[in-house]
Amino acid sequence: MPHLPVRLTIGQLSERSGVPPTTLRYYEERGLISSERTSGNQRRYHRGTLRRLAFISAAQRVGLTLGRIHDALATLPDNRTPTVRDWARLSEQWQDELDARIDALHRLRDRLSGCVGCGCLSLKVCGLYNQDDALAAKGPGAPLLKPASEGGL
Amino acid sequence: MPHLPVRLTIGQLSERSGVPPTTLRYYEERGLISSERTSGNQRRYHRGTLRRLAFISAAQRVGLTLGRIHDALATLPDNRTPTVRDWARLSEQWQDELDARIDALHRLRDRLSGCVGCGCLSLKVCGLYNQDDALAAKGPGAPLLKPASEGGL
DNA sequence: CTCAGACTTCAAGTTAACTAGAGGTCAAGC
DNA sequence: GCTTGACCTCTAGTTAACTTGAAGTCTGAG
Repeated sequence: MPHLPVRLTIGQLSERSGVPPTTLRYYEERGLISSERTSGNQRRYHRGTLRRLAFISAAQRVGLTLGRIHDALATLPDNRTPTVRDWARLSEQWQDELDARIDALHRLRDRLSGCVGCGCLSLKVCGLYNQDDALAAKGPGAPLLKPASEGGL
Repeated sequence: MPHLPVRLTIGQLSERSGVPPTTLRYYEERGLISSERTSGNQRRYHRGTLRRLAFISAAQRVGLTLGRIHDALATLPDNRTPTVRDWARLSEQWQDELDARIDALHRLRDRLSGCVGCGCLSLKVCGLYNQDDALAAKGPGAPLLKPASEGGL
């Protein structure tokens, strides 16, 4: 009863990860995951790829791009199970970024609740809109708002 | 010295908000902001539009789509300065979403630091990868990973 | 009144992250 | 040893959020 096959087919990996086969191929093209090939040219994956995929999904959920995720994953070994050390290194890299994102969210949320409650949701007072944007990098332009003596509210 | 013009041109709004004119037109097309027209068909904006834009930028920074932002902004009045009440309503709507996002980020961060430290970064133990995804809605597929008795690490 | 610069619309191009389809090959149960 | 479903590559299409460009109009300082 060998229910722990050494290598997974793309279908099995897809099934277990919830990531469509097309996307798995796409990720491979982007260098986010890797595979070996059978003599018949079919992909076979290490079971550790599941963990990589889980990580990718988690990171995407919080808004990081595949590019950034790729950079992070590049520090992990392709061919062996990452050690605690490997993950720790990755962790350090992202600590600031994640912290900044959490901060931005807190600001948005708190302004919307507490700050609204206190009536200060005004551009000239709230730090929310004038924070500089350590990450995100949504558009190329700077999201710098200079209110210049606002009127009402 | 009338340095508080009642209406802003698209250039002025762009200058002050940091959002390119093309994007401002795009936002208007998407219904995120609105404008009045001069007799010569040029756009003129309420100064309150600055606040709307600031809000849009802030929300985008934390990963919300223009669609969701639109829905939220739709609850604000177009033609008058929003009251504290208006913003409070919007706030309530987003509270859960923002909380969930903050949660997801905390999980990702904490797993990468604390959890890595304790050596438990394993799919079968960590909640990180199996959380259900209340928001994000990145892809259509479900990011549901079912580890099924993992091997190493 | 003129004219440079800011504005207008409309159509098309761009990037990220996929997704779909065509046309062909591989693998495994009977 | 054959057939069926899973797999392969490659090209092209999709959506979100913009950006670029062409061709023409408006505004306001002089």
